[in-house]
Amino acid sequence: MATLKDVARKAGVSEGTASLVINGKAGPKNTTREIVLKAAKELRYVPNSAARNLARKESTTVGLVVTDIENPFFGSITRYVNQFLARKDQSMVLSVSNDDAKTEDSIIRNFIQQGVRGIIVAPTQLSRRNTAILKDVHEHRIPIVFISSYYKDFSAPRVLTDYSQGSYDLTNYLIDTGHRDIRFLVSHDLDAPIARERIDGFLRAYGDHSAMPHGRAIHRCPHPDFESGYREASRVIKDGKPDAIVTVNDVMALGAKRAIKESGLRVPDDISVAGYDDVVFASLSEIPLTTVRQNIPEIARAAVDLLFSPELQNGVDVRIAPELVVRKSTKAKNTHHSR
Amino acid sequence: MATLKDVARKAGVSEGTASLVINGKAGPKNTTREIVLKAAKELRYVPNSAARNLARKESTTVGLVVTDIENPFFGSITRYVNQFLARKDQSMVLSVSNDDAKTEDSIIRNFIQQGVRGIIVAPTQLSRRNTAILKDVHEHRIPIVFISSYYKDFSAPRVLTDYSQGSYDLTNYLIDTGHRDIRFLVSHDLDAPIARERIDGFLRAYGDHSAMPHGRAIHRCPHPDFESGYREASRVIKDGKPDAIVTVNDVMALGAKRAIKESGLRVPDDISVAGYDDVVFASLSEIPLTTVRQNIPEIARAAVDLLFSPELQNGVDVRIAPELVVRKSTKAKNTHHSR
DNA sequence: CTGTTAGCGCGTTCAT
DNA sequence: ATGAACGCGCTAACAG
Repeated sequence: MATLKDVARKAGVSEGTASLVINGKAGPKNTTREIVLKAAKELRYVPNSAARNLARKESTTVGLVVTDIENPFFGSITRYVNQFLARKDQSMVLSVSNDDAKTEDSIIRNFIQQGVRGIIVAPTQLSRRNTAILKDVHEHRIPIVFISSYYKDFSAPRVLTDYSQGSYDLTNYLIDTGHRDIRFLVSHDLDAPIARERIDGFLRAYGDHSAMPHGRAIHRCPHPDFESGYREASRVIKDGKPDAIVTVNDVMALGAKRAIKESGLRVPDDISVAGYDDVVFASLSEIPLTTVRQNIPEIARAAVDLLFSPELQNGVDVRIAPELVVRKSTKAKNTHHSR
Repeated sequence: MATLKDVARKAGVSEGTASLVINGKAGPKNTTREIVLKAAKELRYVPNSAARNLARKESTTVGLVVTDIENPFFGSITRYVNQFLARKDQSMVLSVSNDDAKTEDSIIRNFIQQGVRGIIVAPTQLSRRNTAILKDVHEHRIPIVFISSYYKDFSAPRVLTDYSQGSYDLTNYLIDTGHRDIRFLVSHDLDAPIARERIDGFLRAYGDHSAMPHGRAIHRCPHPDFESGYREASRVIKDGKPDAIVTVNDVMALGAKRAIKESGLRVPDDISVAGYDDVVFASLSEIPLTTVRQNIPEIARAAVDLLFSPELQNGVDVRIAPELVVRKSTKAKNTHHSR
């Protein structure tokens, strides 16, 4: 572990000039520049970033928090955030919160202690929570941006898919293809963006068709996961046969598919199913899933850009357009449906 | 951004004692301890870890490299590595290599420059490669451990599933249930652990049954992904109808399932299919996949333990037991099979 | 028990 | 164009 001093000594120059050439700054003439570089290479010199950060009073790592890294959606988010960060010579420290607010708190606390240059957080599926730690982040002047969701009682830049639009497009398509009784399986907290905005789009589509959704079209699930999708769909089916079941994400949709199949009904012939996200395995299953694709690379790019944007406003709300992806899990229904 | 000096001044003590109480070290008596803690809280003091690392000459972050974070297998690895690292108060910087050796090199280079305390790498699917960067890691005295695979020409501790055993168990089960012509779809580099060890188990099972595999039972695929699984399986089917197709991971198995279905044959009635890993969606699809589960939490735990083990030997090769998971994609076959 | 001092490795003024 | 000196925030060794 050679130090800058070693390099300087070996090159026969002072630490100061050695520092200049190592950082490629103007000043030293080419001849000495070569000498220093040669010495550095021979000594296998690698700058100590702790010392560098301390002296420069800046850091080159940003923190990313996600709720569930085993979900390919967040895997994809992570991949692209990492990629765009790398282009700015920034490292990425990752921590997973398991969708728990307390854990999220302590992760963020660690981030600010580590002196990260910025924080990107995909928050828990709650609409609001204790924001003390987030205020700490502000006080420490460290930029933060939310992706995929946000807290209603804390103002910070965020980049999300236009969830409402996505649900609108999907619902529109379903109504146009003869579906009338469409059930929507959402998360528990109806005020969380993952639910609220999607429900808005859902209802808007019905409104535009001068139609009314089923009286109990919105079904809340304890968690937005496979198990919940399976259970709630089972319950729905037991009480009747809707034209379609749509969910707030793809894994829930897979759960619904399973429930329908086990009940003896078929997808899409008896009941159409659609999800949200377009995670990899959505297209891989035997009955490829109709879904709403989120443009993850764009989301990641916008988030990183926002983090490094100096005129980063508190109220920025970037929306990325979704894309309806029609596959095999939905199918046109006759209009004379059962009621 | 209050500093230790500020806290000391406000508490009316020296920097030295302030440091002691902040770090919970013995010395200061309880009364002064409280005073300092109170001052720290009021100033919202947060230690600067760059300065701390510099002074202590140590770091509290370890680097993790994976090839593909969108694959739930690595998502799971990441989750548990992060979890076990957190218990040791270590942060995790993550980078994804996209299964490219050059990228992997530069990631590791960044890690050593960052002064990480250790490195865990899930390497590319190659059996060997230029190991210069890995030697640099050794020279910098930073511990490194490989998971899920390794390079044959570089000696370092590693923790892997007992791949051979897993394939052996699976093949055994298939032969016992009447399968004779089993095809094995593997990666391109037959010497890579992902292929070599699994093939060994495959052949060993045949040997123990005094049986012979099909003359061209081993099929190499350009990449171990869905597309390759699909294509190679299609080719296999066109040349005849084997009893089963097994692959080195689950996504390839899904590709094979798709190919079989498109050819008009049925899984498992006509051809059994089995994968490896037991990623989440393996059990979620309409025909739940028979597979070999890797004990990921154990792998992660062993890897970080190894990283922090002082007597970490160069040749350590930790093997975690796999578990055969029989589901619906395999089914007993009649022994009078077609040839 | 507590204060003082000397670095950790590097960036950055200032002179020269 | 280059060198000397100081400081970043904190820890550690030594006095007292």
